[in-house]
Amino acid sequence: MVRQRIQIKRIDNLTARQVTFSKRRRGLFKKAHELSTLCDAEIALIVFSATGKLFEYCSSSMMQVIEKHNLCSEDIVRQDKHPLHHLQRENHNHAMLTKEVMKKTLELRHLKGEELQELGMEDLMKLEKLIEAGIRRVAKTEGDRFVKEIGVLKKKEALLKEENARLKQKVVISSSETQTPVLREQGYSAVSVTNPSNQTTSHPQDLNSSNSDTFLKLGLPFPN
Amino acid sequence: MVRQRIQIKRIDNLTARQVTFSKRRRGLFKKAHELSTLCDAEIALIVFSATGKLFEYCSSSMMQVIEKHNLCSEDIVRQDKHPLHHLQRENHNHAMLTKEVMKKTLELRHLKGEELQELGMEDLMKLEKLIEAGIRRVAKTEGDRFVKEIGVLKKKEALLKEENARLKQKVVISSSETQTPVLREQGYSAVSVTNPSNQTTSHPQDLNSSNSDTFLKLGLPFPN
DNA sequence: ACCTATTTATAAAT
DNA sequence: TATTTATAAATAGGT
Repeated sequence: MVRQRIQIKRIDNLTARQVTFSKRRRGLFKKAHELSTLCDAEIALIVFSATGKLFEYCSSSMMQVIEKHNLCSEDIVRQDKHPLHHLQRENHNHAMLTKEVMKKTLELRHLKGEELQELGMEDLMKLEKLIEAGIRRVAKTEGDRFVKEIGVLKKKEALLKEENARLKQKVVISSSETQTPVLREQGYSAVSVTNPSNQTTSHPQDLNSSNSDTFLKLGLPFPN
Repeated sequence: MVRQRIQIKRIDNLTARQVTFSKRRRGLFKKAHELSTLCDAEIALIVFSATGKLFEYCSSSMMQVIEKHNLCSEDIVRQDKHPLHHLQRENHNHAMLTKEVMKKTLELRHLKGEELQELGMEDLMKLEKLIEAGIRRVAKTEGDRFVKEIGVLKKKEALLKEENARLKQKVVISSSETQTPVLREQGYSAVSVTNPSNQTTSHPQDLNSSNSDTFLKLGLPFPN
């Protein structure tokens, strides 16, 4: 449709197919949304990529629309009338589920480094890349969370230091006013008022013990 | 979008709205079909007009796609509450399988570094260790296979060299024995006797093509 | 339903 | 994946 008209048939080149899938999927979802908005239509759109990944759009609730569809659809009625079809469908469903479980089980084992003997070199290398991408994301998530945690802690530190400074000043003033050392100091209550959020809320000792450990692992193997 | 750009908001004029609905609905279905064809995707599209009329498109079987969607959809919980769906999946076995699929799906996503926000630090770190163990095993398997491959190649090389040397000697001897060029040379049968294991047993051309390929990807020096 | 000026979508390259 | 660009396709408004 551009630069060169294309035929509507399966794109052979994997990369081109994936790129086109991305672009056209977005386009399709946009158009679905526009139609629903412009014309007050209720739309459900379910897309499974060739690799089995689910993408969905719904103008309202997917469940609601599917229910409504089931009600309106005629071949469901027929099936309900014919117990044989119903049975067949159940069977098919069951088979699908079983297959799904087996597939996912094997994939999990592969990701965990098991049952590798059945894979060829190509598959092994793909798997390695997949796992690497996974661990990179996990590490990034961990890192992000630490950065956030550190930010919070620093902010708290700043607040406490400020508070401290103020208190010291108070102490100086009060000790210059009177020789009696500060004992039942009102300043303390001021602290808990100005800093109501308890700094131990997020169990800093847990975080600390795990922090050093994780930081060691984080930056080194996989740069962003 | 033509003659004059329009805003994406409900069209007030009834006639215009119906006309637009017709046109855009056709366009949407066409695009859905094109996407499914071009990219090998499985697509279900359900459209209810404002007046409640059903239009649907599906690249395969609507039921099948909806079932598959139910499997992948995360809020199965809500669906279980609904009587219609409940009817469809009353089987215990079914429920168990479904749960299994969901569990494994989530675990897979975690291993691939998705849906991490729902995990605590503890979980993240466990996950990281799990993935690391996985990649270590994968890398080891790859390595072992290379070592083995290299061993095989070296052995072959040695055999061939030996063979070569023997042949050269033969050529020298036979040419010193007689001026007539070797034609019905018994030496050849001697060769096959000394080297009964045929060197083409394991299809060397296959091995070679896959080897160089893999060596390139690993960034290792070329074999030989 | 058809026409067509114009906007959108998008294939290919980067 | 994102951006760019030349071009094909979709479509708003009119008839």
